[in-house]
Amino acid sequence: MFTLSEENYLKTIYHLELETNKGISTNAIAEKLATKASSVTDMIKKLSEKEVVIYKKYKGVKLTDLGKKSAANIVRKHRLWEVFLVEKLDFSWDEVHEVAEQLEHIKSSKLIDQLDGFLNFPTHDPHGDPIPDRDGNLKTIEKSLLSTLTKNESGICVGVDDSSSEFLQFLDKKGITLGKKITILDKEDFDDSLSILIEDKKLSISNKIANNLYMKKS
Amino acid sequence: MFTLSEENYLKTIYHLELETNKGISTNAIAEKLATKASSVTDMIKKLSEKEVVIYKKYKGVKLTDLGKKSAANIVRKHRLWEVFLVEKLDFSWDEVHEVAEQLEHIKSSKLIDQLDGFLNFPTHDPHGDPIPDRDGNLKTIEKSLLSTLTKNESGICVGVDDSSSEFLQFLDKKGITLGKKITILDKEDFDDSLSILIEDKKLSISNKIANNLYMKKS
DNA sequence: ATATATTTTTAGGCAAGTCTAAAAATAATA
DNA sequence: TATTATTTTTAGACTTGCCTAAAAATATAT
Repeated sequence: MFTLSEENYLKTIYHLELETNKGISTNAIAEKLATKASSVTDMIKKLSEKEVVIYKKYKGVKLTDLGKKSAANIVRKHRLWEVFLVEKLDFSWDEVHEVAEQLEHIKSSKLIDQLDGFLNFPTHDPHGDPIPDRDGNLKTIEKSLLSTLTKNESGICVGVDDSSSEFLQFLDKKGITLGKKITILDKEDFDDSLSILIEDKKLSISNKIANNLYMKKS
Repeated sequence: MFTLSEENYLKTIYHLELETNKGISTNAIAEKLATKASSVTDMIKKLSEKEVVIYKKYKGVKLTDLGKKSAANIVRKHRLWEVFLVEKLDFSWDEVHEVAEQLEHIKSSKLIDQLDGFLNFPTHDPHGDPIPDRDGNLKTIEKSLLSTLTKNESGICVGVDDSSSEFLQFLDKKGITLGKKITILDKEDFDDSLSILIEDKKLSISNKIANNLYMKKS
C-alpha cells in the first residue's frame, strides 16, 4: 500500500504523462505538488523501490504498468467521488475538487465498487473527464476544442480543460454545462471570438473560453 | 485544525470519558490506541497547548468544552458515514467500522451537512449508537441491557455494547437486528441464560449475549 | 567548443509522531 | 511508615516527508 504522499506523487506523474511521453522531470512534479525538486528526488527513490516508477538519475521518471494501474485507481476514486458529490449531495461542479482530493485516499475496494454501482457506473465525472475502470483503462472519446470547430459546425459540450472554480462559475453564469448543444454561428477573425447558439440563445464568447471547452462533434 | 493523529487521540479520550468522570490516564489512552504511554504523554502536551484538554502531570487528562465539541464532531462524522455505508452501499453492520475510521477524518462541513440531509437526519448509527448533532450534543435514550429485563418483559432492540464483527455476525445469524421486538419467556437461574421470543420464534441465548444487547422497554 | 545558465542531485537539518530505556512520581503492601 | 510495585514522564533515537544550500550534471549560448 501507499502513503498519502506517495499517492499524490503517483497521481501527479500520471497526469503529467498524459501530456507528454517523455520522462517526467522532477521540476515538473515539484511545481504541480507545490514542493521542491529535492523533495521530489527523495520520494522518487522510494517509488522506484516500490517498482511503480522507472528512475534514472537526471533522466526523469516514467510510471511502470503497476504504477499506471495504481495511479489510475486513485483517479478513478477521485472522479467517482466527484460524481457522488454533485449527483447525490448537490455540490456544484466547482466545489468538488478539494473534497474529492481527500476522499480519493480512502482505502476500501468494496467501498469504491459499491459506490460505482450506487452511481450507476458513470463513465465521466462532472467536468467531463473519463473515469478509469477497475483495471485502470479509460475509454477516450474523440473530442475537439470548441475553438477548432468551423462556422456552422455544432457539437455537444463534453468537458472542460481548465476546471478552476472561476472558469466553472463563469460557465454556469453563461448557461454552458455538459451535455448542451452548441452551434458556431460566426467566427471573428481579428480576435478569434465566437458567436455561438446554445439553447436558442445567441452568445458571444472569447477565444480563451473556446480554448477550454471540449466538444463532441455532431 | 487537527492532524489525523490528534483527531484519533481526541476521539479516544472522548469515548473513555463517557465511561468515567475521572481524569483519563495515559495508559488507558495508550491501550485503546495500541501505542505506548510515552507517546501519549507527548501528544497530550500538544493537545493541551491547543486547549482541547486539561493536563496536569501524573493526573491524567480531561477534555475542555472545545475538546468535547471537536471530538463529538469526529464521532458524528464516523456514525453518519456508517449509516451511509449500510443504507446506501449495502454494507453489513459488521463491515462499516474500518472504513468509517477513515472517512471520519475528511474535512468539509458542507460534505457532512449534506450527507446528514441525504440520509434524512438519522439519530442513530447501525449499531444503535446516537449521532451527535452539529453542536456535539447527543440525545441519550433510556436503554437497558437485555440481561436486566425480567420474565415476560419485552422491548425493542436498540443497540449493541460489543460491536466486534464476530458478535454482530452472530446476531445476524440468529436474526437479531436493531428494531426487533424481544420478549423474555424465561430466565435460567443456574447460568443466567434466557429463553426469548423474537418474531414468533423461540430462541435460547447465553448471559454473555444478553449482556451486550441494549433494549428499550416497551 | 568553451563558458554560462539551468536542472537535478546530494548533504545535512527540521518537525511530527513514534519507540525504548531510564528516571521520577504515585500507589500499594507489609 | 517504610518499602516495593506500578504508572507516568523524560531523554534520546528512529522514520517519513519536507526544507535549504552546495555540488554535480546537463543544456544553452556565444
